[in-house]
Amino acid sequence: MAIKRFTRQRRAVLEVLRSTRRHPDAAWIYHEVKKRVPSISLGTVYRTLDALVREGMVIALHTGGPTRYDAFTEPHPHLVCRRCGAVLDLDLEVGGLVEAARSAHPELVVERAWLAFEGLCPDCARSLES
Amino acid sequence: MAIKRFTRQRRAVLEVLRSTRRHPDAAWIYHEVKKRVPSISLGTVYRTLDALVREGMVIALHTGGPTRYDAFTEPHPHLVCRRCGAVLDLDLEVGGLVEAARSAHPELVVERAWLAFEGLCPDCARSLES
DNA sequence: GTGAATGCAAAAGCTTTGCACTCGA
DNA sequence: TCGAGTGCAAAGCTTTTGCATTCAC
Repeated sequence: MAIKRFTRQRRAVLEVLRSTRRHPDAAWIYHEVKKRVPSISLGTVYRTLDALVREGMVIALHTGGPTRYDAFTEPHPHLVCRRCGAVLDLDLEVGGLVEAARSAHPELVVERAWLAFEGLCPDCARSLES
Repeated sequence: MAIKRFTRQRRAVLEVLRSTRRHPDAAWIYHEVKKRVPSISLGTVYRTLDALVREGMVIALHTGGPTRYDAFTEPHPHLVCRRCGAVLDLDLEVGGLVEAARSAHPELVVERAWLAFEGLCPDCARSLES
């Protein structure tokens, strides 16, 4: 269903998500939102995230562990650290991917591209260097 | 740990995975492998897939649902159908992504690129066309 | 023979869901 | 008012794990 009411809970989830660039999962969001709306339940956090994703106000990232959420919806690549699991935004222009896929595969409907890199974040790169 | 013994179970998992291009999940692989090795358990399938991924003989795809596996390990883009969940290989050359990410972010260790598209597979595109 | 790998089953996440209650429009 | 949204708790699903047993080397 589409969002009909902007409740305290939903506003708080969206604000928490917009206030961070760490691509948190539902548990972290729950923990943060509870500071502002102590009565909120984890189920509501999940239902809210679901609704926000369906509305296109938030994107969901599937990296292997729990689903992570991002209120920054412009397509942009990520780096997933294979050591600590951190997700970082990359400053990298990669246009034309959807168009390229469309012309290579006219039989498909291509709507969106997801580009992620696997590697090490600066902290883990530092602590692993020999 | 590295793989030390190539048991019937592991051989069967690898062969099943190499025989299909459907990017199956652990449950499907279990079901197929059980036809050849009826005693196999789901836990062994998971442990085997884990080991094969660590060995680099198989890749794991995180698409939102259960993890899917692919014995075709050359980097190649996928299309994930948002309607039926199918995962298709795309015939699309996308080189230089890792290099581009490295030069944009020298502070990171970039090891691998994952490119996926979201959209509709041919069947779903057909059945949804107006 | 020996310990890596297995089978079984229990447990551990993460996420969804049913239901009665609440409250925003 | 009144039904969309919530809180709670139970359930669902995928995946992991402990332990005794088996079997590949």
